[in-house]
Amino acid sequence: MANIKSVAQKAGVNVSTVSRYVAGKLNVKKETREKIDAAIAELGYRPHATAKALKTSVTNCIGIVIPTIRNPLFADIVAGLTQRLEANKFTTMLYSTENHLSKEKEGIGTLLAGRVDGLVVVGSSGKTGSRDWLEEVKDIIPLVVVNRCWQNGDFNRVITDFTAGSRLAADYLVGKGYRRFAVITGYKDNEESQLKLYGFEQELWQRGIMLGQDMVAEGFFSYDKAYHAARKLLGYRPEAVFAASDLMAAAVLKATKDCGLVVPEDMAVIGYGDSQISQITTPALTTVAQHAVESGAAAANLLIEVMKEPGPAREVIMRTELVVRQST
Amino acid sequence: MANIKSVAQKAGVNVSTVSRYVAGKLNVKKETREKIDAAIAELGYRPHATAKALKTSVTNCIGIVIPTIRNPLFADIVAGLTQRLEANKFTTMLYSTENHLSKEKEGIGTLLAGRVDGLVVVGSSGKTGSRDWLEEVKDIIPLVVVNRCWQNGDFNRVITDFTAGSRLAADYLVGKGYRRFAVITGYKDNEESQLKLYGFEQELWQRGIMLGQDMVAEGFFSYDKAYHAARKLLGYRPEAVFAASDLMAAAVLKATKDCGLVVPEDMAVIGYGDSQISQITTPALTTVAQHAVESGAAAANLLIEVMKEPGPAREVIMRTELVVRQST
DNA sequence: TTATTTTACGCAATCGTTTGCGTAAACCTC
DNA sequence: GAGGTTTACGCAAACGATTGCGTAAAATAA
Repeated sequence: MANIKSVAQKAGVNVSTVSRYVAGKLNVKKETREKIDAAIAELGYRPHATAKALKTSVTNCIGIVIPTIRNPLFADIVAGLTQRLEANKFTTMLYSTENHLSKEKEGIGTLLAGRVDGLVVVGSSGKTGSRDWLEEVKDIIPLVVVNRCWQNGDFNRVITDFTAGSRLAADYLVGKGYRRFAVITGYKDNEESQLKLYGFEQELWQRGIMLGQDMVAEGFFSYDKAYHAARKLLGYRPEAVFAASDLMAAAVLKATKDCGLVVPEDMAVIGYGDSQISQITTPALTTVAQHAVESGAAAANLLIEVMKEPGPAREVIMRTELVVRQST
Repeated sequence: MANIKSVAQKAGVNVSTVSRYVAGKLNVKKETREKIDAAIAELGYRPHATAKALKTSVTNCIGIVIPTIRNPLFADIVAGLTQRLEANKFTTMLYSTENHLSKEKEGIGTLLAGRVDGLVVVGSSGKTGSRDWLEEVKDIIPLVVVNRCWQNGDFNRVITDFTAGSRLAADYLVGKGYRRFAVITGYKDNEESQLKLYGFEQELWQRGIMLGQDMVAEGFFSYDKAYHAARKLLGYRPEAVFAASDLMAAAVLKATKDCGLVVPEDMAVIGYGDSQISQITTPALTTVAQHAVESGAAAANLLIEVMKEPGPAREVIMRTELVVRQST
């Protein structure tokens, strides 16, 4: 491949002149510019980003770590991120942990090592998980976390107010007169799942309604698993089922149908995410909208801001909204 | 950040020794190893990937260009790619064109420039589009294209046999006794869409059935657009509708219902992709399965192979299958 | 003990850029 | 036309690694 030296040679000038010219610095006269342009064209020269990164220690590259791209909500977050990032001349390095928390450390490790200028880690951790590790990371490189809601970690973050979203759902259902609820959560020890459950229970509690132990089941954010959970829960005859994702809500719909019940007449179902899925089901799902694309965009903006001028940790909270359709 | 020099200094050895040791080369005695380990731990040294890349000209990084990550099929392809690539110690740079073909050149341009060791471009082009440009790219860097099916370009590629998939659909429908068909394509000038349409028409043709001009409409791979297209097409009273994606097929289902028809009794609907969507709709969609995750994995394997030993362009074809559910 | 091989490690060039410093040439000003 | 600015560009030192070559020291052989 042609390098800056070869074009300098061909143009009969010094490499520094070529460098300055391609960097858009002024002070190079027309005649020289033309010679350089000609040389560049002839050799098919393109500046070597890696070399540039080494010298300037800016890579124009941002690392993204996600649990999996196959979950539409994460895909949406990534979409929001890449849109904003690309618009700001950053490229993105994607690392997917495939839902293995253990791979997160590995992924972040490879991304560090001077490969990226900043990092965004999306998705909640299990238990207390990699808390300490991330504490360390944020001292090495600008970091923003998305939907990872430590009680007291001091991170730049954009978080969706999952709890508030669940309360909207509960509030709405109670208002409609339902009293006997069931919930399908994601993973029992997953932060996001817990927050969603917590908000729902909390709102019910304030309305003086108890949610029985038996009325909560894990659906693992999977259609099939949620279907089985739903079959079990339906045995307890809930009046309404709250699922922690639209996909799982769709499974509830299916289970309900297979039990010979009809939604919303016999039972209400409510999902979470307002993903495409929620429009597609019959009946279309009432759901808690969580603005995933915007979350990604917000994270990108926050990171860019933080890289420009570091400072105390900043936080942006994404609102949730209730989208009422036909399943309630 | 600590660099190799500082650890060499602290350990009291030469940088070359540190370099060799961390690279796993032998011939460094125990005593020295311990000193180096101590220095590394104390300084928190991690090798600088960019510098290494510059010297060795291998980045351990692969570029991926996709139209959009929000389409589940592309997300699946990316998932397959990253899984295989990460397993082979590559990181991935993702560039999303947001369906703007014009951004493709830009994206590939940034990825080139010594940033990646190889490139995979997924998604079909418009018209003849960026053909010449990619011709050029493949001389610069190992390249594999996914689902971009030139008539005669000499590329490494993994392609899904869309035409065959459509023929399966047509064959099946004709076998069931349907004779009057409508089709919702993606984009009129999009390769993938054209192939899907072509296969369907071809099979019908062989069976002596004509597909009227009016019976084909663009759905732009969008739920809403496809819904409108479907409303129009239903006016012509087709016996079966073939949609070029599951999402659009779901829209057809909705349109059908809104017209007071019931699937499959009054009309059959068939989708494409076998994405999660196809299980979720009521009735569940009969669809052409296209193994997107496996396509991604195959592309990764192919690229790795090509990088190891270049040679004449290789090609892998992904089969399609008919998955029969309740919509036909 | 001496000669020979092997092991362990230092020296310095290199990858492709950027950039501070230095200086001829060109341009003004009077 | 001498003095002072500005403009255009060359020189060389970095950035943080890798690696071929060279050589003391250690190990082995004679």
